[in-house]
Amino acid sequence: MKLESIVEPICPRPLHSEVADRLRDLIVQGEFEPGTRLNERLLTERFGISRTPLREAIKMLASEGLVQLLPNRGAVVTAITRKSALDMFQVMGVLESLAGELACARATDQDIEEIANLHATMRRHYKRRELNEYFRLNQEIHQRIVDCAGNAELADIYRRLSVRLRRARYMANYSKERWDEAMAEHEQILEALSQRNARRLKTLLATHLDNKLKVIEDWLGTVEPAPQKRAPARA
Amino acid sequence: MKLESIVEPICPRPLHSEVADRLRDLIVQGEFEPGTRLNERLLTERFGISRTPLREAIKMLASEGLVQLLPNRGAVVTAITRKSALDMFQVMGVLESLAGELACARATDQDIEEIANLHATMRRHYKRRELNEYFRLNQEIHQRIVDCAGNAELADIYRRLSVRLRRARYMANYSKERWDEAMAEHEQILEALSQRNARRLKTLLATHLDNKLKVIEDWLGTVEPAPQKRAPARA
DNA sequence: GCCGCTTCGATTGCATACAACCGACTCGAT
DNA sequence: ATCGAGTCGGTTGTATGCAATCGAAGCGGC
Repeated sequence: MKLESIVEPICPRPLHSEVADRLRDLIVQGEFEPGTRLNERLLTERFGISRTPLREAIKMLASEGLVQLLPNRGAVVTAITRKSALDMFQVMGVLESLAGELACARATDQDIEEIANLHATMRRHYKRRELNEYFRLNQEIHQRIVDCAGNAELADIYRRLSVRLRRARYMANYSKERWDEAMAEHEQILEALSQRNARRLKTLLATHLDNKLKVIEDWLGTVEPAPQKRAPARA
Repeated sequence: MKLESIVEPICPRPLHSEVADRLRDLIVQGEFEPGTRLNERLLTERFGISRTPLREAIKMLASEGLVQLLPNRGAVVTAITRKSALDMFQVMGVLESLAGELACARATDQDIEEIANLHATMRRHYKRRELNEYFRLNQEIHQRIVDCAGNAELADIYRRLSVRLRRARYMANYSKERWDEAMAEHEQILEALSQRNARRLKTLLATHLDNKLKVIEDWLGTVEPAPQKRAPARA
């Protein structure tokens, strides 16, 4: 009997960890909009757990910056402002730049091959206009590039920042033109990485990021200036 | 009656937040060495609280990367390896570089004046050889430079990374020569900021950081190669 | 009619109780 | 003597109960 056939984790993960993941997804995917209050009773019923692990999970999300803790009044999903998005992109920029540099120097051929495979899969989804799968692989590729920079701290910080940034990207609408453009950029990024051309990779990553930012800015431009209608905020 | 005279927080902070701070201090200052297991019973007795807020605090520290959660076996203080220190410094480098750039562009004259004051105080402590106070102000100055870059996300990420790095710096011994050198570097850093000379500031910050790294590397060099004696790890 | 105080329901913060799990030890069989 | 199953103390994971707090609605005084 192959050991690999035992796929389901024998040891069930702790509830607080599981719940944190699910809550994180709900927030990142925009199901819980910014400003939404996390009502503990509702959430315990939703997840079928008690308040203890839920509260532990909320504390973790607070440390990740996804929710804000208001003493005696629970937690609310943090807002995404134009300023905060700009700030995050700016940090993202230097992180990706460093990652690109290191990745060119340290990535193994196998690393690059795996990224190329992900890229190929992403291209298929792109051609089929499967936006969600495309997004997921897009994200995965970026993370993999950072991972193979061989700097675990960088990878970790990048991951956390990505999560928060992804919230904005889930909300912003991708135009067809932008999608085509992004795909083209990705082709070039992969090429530069394959050639281990650090300077070019850094430039490409910066451009790519800048274009992402533009998309989000457009979205924020249409949404933010008129926040008169505060979200009713139901959990 | 001046409102500012009400100094003590009217609303007592939640226990989990208070405990998180105290635990963080204990870890950063090296009282809990890497590998130390956090025994919940002992800690609840020590702090005089129940396990609920303690566990919430531990989850927060885990999200900050100060402790590692082992399912069903609690939390242990994360190790500091040569590699992880190097990695953190590398990230620190690009963050400070960005911060320096932005700070030169955005800092108000008042910001700079306040930093200059902190610097003057630090110099006094330096002259009196008051290492702890010097360290505290040193840290504060760096954080203030980053803060006045006007990028809240950057400031936050920088702060978290600083906390983890400070652990290493608490352990490494400062030689008198290095201290003199560091103080001189700080004089130059302040000067560059005052002149809003971004390029120079970035260079100086990079050099300063690099020298810090060297100190830690020396310490790690003496400690790490022979980790045969695993810490007994009492909480 | 408007403002402030009081009361009440709902919610969070904390403490405690119970269950599941881990690791070490004992003890017996080979 | 060594290995393995079984047991037990201690620890962590989860659920629940109680106290403190908040916000809003109700109420009386001006």
